[in-house]
Amino acid sequence: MKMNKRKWKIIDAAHRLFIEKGFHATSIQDILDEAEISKGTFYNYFTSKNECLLAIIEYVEAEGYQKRIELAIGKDQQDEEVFIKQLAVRLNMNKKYNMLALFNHVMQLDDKEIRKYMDKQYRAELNWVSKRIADVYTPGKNDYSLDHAVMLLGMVHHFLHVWKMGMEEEVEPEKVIRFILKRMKSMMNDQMKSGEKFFSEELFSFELSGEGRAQRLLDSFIKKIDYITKKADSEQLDYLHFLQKEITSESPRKFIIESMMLSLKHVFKDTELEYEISQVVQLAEKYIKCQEGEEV
Amino acid sequence: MKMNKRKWKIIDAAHRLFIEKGFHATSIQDILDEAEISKGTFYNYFTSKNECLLAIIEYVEAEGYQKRIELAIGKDQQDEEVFIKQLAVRLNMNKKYNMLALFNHVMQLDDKEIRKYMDKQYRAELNWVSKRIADVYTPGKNDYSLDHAVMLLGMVHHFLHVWKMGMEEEVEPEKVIRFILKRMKSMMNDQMKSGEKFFSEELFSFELSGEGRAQRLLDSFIKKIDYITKKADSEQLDYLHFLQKEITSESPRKFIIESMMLSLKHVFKDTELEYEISQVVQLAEKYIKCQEGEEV
DNA sequence: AGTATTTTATACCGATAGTATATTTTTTGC
DNA sequence: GCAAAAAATATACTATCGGTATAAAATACT
Repeated sequence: MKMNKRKWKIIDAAHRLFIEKGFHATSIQDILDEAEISKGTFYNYFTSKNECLLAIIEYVEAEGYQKRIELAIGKDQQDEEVFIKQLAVRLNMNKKYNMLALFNHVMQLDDKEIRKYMDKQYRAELNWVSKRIADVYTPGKNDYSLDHAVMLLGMVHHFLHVWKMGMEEEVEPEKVIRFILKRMKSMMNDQMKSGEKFFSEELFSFELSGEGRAQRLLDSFIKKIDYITKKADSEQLDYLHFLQKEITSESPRKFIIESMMLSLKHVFKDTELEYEISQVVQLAEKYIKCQEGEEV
Repeated sequence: MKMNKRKWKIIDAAHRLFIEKGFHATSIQDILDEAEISKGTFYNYFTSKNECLLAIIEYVEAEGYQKRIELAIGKDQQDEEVFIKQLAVRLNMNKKYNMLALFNHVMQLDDKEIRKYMDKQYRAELNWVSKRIADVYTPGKNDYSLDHAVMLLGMVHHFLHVWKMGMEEEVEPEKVIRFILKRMKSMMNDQMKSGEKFFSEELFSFELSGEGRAQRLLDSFIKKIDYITKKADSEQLDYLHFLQKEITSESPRKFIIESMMLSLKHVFKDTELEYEISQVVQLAEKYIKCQEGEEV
């Protein structure tokens, strides 16, 4: 993950300072000193301090997303060990990058954009956990999986919080996850016997399918592509234009897009735009899945 | 709850603004305009914006504390209905005063004092829930009750969050609590059979007993009394001094202190200091319990 | 009525986020 | 290798905010 050298330097410095001193206690000047850059440079890469914070969070999210995909490669969908490791990924990222401290700062921001982003992220996580619970524990059915996902995340988060608050030992997310999953098994059986359901699984389904989501994904995609095309060279531009044309066509062909994404990753490998490309690829993947869901 | 008229006006205005615009987006000037007071007056009652926020939170907490005590009067310790209603109290308060929004703002504060206060509050809630779970579901034993308390709070909080995020209907904490408690029963049975325990019940016990807690309670108590004595009349002063003398004596007599507290509540009824007195009474009650625990 | 306290109005300080710009440095294209 | 273009720097500036200080006016107390 190369990104722009200076941009990375800023993000890295800001990240350290935000965790060490807190978001509000860190002034722009602090960041400039720590990153050894000038004010102009900072505002060349970010339009505000908030956007800088958001960039940090986005980076960590993206890294976690990739790791989860890697963990699933070649493995059975029902494999509980994979699920545990995948769950742990995000929590470990939080630990590694001390994100909890940052999230708390984010939460307080009055910035609507960031709030919306965080909400969206939580919804996505819920949907993912929900789907994976159904995969592993109740294949073929997902009647209760939203309930279970909320329970799982709620318990795990609070367990980690209490652990951090009360014990000296370093937090071990996997240990917590294993313990909670054991508890959940008896609970899931019992609930299915009783037939009680709290949240209907369609609650957030508009996030998983539907025109709204597809349109939003497409918007983000086009926006990102626009940004990248400004900085890409001619060879790269060919790929980008072709991809853009295919994905916005009447009936985009999945195999072509998947091929293009592989090529894109390759062409942008070790360039400053590598990070941006990984985001575009994610968007395209999600868009395809979304469209597939509609056609079924 | 009368409090000082102007102080109340400020707290009320600030509360509305914090929820509406967010803590950081609300300037002192906004509060002054909304409450129709001058800057001098504001800083006469609060030393900072943070302290003003803390006052709002403290007020809500105190109200919840009182309501929980009232709910328990004359009822059986094992009564599940009482427990449910008591749990709902705090969540309803959060809803009523829109505290979740505030908590998020608080979380971001770099102010160490407020963070410490919020942490303490969470610990206290955990201890309370833990004790009550043992009361109701496993009388005489509390081996697993800390685990269970963390699970319960974790699930309930996330359920409420998801409900708020995803549905139009107004949130009903009691409904959530009942659903979660049902789920927990099968889980608790299962866990006790397996014998697995995550957190030891002594994790936060230093909060429930020990010299440290007693000393801290006493400190807070004396500080509050000092503050009140400055504004009390001579009759009230007699009570206060007597209480202070008794509680700091070598072996404070419980029945005397309890009697004094009843008198205090009566003497300060409908005065500006009523709110402060209720806090003192709380502190005294906790201190007595703490001392009793040591003598056993 | 006269004293003490509270409230107001207002000016001020230091720090901050963000803007603007002229100058220097680095990168890029040929 | 050199000139044009882009990026980075240094610096000065604006507006806002939290908080302090103080003198004058309003209110409360006895």
